[in-house]
Amino acid sequence: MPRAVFPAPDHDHDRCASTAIAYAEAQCTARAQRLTPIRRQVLEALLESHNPLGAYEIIERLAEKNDGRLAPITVYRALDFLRQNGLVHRIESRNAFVACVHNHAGDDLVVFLICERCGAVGEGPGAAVAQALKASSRAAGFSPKSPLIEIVGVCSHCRARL
Amino acid sequence: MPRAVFPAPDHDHDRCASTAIAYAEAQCTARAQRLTPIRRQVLEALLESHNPLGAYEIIERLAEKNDGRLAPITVYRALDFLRQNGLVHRIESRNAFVACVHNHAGDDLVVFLICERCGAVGEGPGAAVAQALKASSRAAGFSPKSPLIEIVGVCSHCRARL
DNA sequence: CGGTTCTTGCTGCAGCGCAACATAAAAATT
DNA sequence: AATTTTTATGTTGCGCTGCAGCAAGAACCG
Repeated sequence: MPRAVFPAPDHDHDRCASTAIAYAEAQCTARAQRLTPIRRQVLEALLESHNPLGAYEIIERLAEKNDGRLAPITVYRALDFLRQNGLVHRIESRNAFVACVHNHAGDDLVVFLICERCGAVGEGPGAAVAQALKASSRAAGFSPKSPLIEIVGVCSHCRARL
Repeated sequence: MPRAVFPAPDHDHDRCASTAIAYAEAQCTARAQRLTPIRRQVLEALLESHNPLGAYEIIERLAEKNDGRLAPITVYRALDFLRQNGLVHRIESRNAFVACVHNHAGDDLVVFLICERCGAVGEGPGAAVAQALKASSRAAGFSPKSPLIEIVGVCSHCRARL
């Protein structure tokens, strides 16, 4: 059974996070990339919730745990690394970042579902949408490369709570 | 015949722009909104091309024509107005704005096609995509509101020029 | 060990975006 | 016409976003 797009409020988030960390370690090892302490901490900060964080929020969170405060560029570099390795996504409409919990395979098109109530971001399946998009853009003579889809709405749990 | 999603490099752009301005005037009149000189100038600046401009680029362009330089907030307010009235779109992945040339109706879903070579932005039809998106997000228990779709690729004219 | 590559630290800066308040201009009301 | 109300613009100021350029340190490899 696929993981729910929006984990329930009472889900076992520790497991969520540790799975993602384990995946990150495996992925980096396989690619001969280094998951350094800083990169790991940035990923962990994002994994504390399913909500996206701005770069400066990440700095803030890490400053609470460590003593020193990281320079913005340091965090951006870690984020670049994590994104290149498919461990973190950027939410363009928010200028924020969210840990990838891999509800999708490889380089599939991902649809980001952003809940306007709780702020959580889910990764929806995009295969069908990708088909329609390709057809539509090809009809305009356009050669698509990297589609970006973000939808604001209300997630299942918040709707149930109305 | 529908206007091409990507106007040819040699198209009659003056006509493009004047049509859009005329539409803006009509739209504002119909809605009892005021297309003030500043708002009009911002729209005109965006209408000089089909490429998106950042807020500070708009300030720059207007400063070349007028004498004084507008404060950022002034431009942002004009942009807010234009967006609310469907005359301008924001390209989230670029933090930039583009004039709407109305290849779409009312509040239809618009797919933004961004050419990575010439930078032009076309507005593709999104009806089919919207269908797939709704189905996909509903399957995740998500109630979608405002989808945002931006695709980077190569437009028809740039591809022909390769 | 020495050289190469990768990572992090440091300084600095330009663009983005808007809050809060003050003023001016237009519209509505009496 | 004068007053009130609404709308638009000006002014000041500031925090966030994102990265360039260079220096120093750490890890890897022959």
